Amino acid sequence: MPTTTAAQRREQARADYDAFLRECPTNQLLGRLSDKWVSLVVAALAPGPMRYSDLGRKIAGVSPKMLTQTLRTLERDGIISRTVTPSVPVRVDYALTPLGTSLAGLLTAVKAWAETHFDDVRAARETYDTENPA
Amino acid sequence: MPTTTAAQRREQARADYDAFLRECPTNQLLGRLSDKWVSLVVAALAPGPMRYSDLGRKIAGVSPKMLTQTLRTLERDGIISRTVTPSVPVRVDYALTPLGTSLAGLLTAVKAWAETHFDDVRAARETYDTENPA
DNA sequence: CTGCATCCATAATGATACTG
DNA sequence: CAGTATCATTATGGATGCAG
Repeated sequence: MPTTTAAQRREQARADYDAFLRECPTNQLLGRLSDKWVSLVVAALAPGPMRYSDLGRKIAGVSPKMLTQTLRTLERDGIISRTVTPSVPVRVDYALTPLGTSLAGLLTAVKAWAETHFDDVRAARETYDTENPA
Repeated sequence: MPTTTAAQRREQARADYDAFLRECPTNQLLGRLSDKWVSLVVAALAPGPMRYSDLGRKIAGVSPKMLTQTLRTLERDGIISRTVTPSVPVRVDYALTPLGTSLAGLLTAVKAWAETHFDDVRAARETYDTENPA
């Protein structure tokens, strides 16, 4: 007879993956996903694969450094794939993996929310600032 | 006769709200939402209102400073409401607004994704690190 | 209890120039 | 084209002490 009941093991498993807990790795993963560039890159790749320079153009304002850094971590996390075509000049394509595709829907939804509800937020800010003068 | 055509105005309106564009305010809003504490606070409030100290306990690892800062920003943006009960000691409850509720579903989905797919990500990292030694 | 103000160390980010 | 290297700047976040 086990020293832990099934209920206890289930409780433990949930605790292990509760992102509210600080030490939990999923907390860190959530931190990764909570990145503006991550959202934009994943959203940009959602319609289909893209080249490095195309991403740089589509995501206006991203520096080469941040773009590379974001792409590297996403690749390492198995969310995107990187394909090098050794032509001249060299060509590199990035695409969502199946794992990345499962995430893309969620992040594009957040991005779409920001675009849709921006007016509401702006109105709320004006009201707040009026009621709470500096 | 207007100096801009309807098509031009439509194009302009879309450009104004395309979060891929850097100067676009929605880009900044997306940056706001792409915050670990924002995700956790909104997710924590999704089931129902909570007091300040309860939030601090539920979201392990958050300092009073960051908690207050996050709550203020969310309040200003119309995503949560703040209710003060002038008892002794004072009691402050935070709750999602309708706007916040519409966002909560999306952010909790991302949080749930992190918890669900963490094992996949971890496996991907091990593979990547094996194939790309330092 | 619920915060706000301040200081401070560190990490993240951005601009820029350069290379295979 | 697809990055890398460097440097300056900013943002983040924790610790602490105090106040309504």
